[in-house]
Amino acid sequence: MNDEFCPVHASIDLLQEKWVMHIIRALLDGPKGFNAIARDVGGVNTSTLAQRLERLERLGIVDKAVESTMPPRTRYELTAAGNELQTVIGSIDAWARKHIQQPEESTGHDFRVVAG
Amino acid sequence: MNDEFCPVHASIDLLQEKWVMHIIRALLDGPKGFNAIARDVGGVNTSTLAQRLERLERLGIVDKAVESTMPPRTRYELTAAGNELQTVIGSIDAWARKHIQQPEESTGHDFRVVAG
DNA sequence: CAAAGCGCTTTGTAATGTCAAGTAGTAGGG
DNA sequence: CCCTACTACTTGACATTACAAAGCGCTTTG
Repeated sequence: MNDEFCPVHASIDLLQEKWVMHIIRALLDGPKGFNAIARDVGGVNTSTLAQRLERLERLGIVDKAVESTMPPRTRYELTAAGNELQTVIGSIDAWARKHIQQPEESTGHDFRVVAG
Repeated sequence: MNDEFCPVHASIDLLQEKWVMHIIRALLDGPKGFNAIARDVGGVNTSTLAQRLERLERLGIVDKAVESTMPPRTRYELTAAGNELQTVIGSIDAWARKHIQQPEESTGHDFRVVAG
């Protein structure tokens, strides 16, 4: 058995969780409220989003600040460590702009990868 | 509705699918057979892996080459576009080495994020 | 000649995510 | 004053997904 701890494997496990990279991308352009994140991410359920945000907060990637209890106004923002994930999203961004195209006809996919 | 096509959003959707980044990482150090990928990824189910590889092949990220039908010998390797995902895995690697630590005591997490 | 390896596919089940609705409180329009 | 919309979520039912286990044809190794 190989139970060596691999930080790269662990962080891939973290980032490949559904919605996580979308959430981080949304927060990269500044602090946002719960519903603002939901809108930017697009298609995420509130219960799933709440769970992901809680997990990211406990891991020290996002910071949650409750500004006023009533009208509930919460601000989520990236921590220093979270902000450095910019490089990850940045390279995905670069790859995407080079290789991803929208198909004109229905190919069974939402997009296609081109040579570059 | 906002049905504008966003390549970044689309590629995050692709990469956040469970196992996809692990598979790409495994293939970054050279062509591999089905079971070799399964071993490197660790914990993936064969049916799930087969489905992911088929999807990645149709998208043009991996290349599947059947070398002999009987003894089944298949070689999976990254295409040019797939190989450029090296930058994505690379930045995850850099972030991970800086921020991810294994916790000594049980914290309820498999790892923790540190300031850097 | 049996065991172990190859590359998968099939079959049920367990975990996960999604949907819709509901909660508590404020603000604005009719 | 009431109705709607906004804030941030929680709850419970349901659908999708990924899981383990088994199996298949076939070769190489012991």
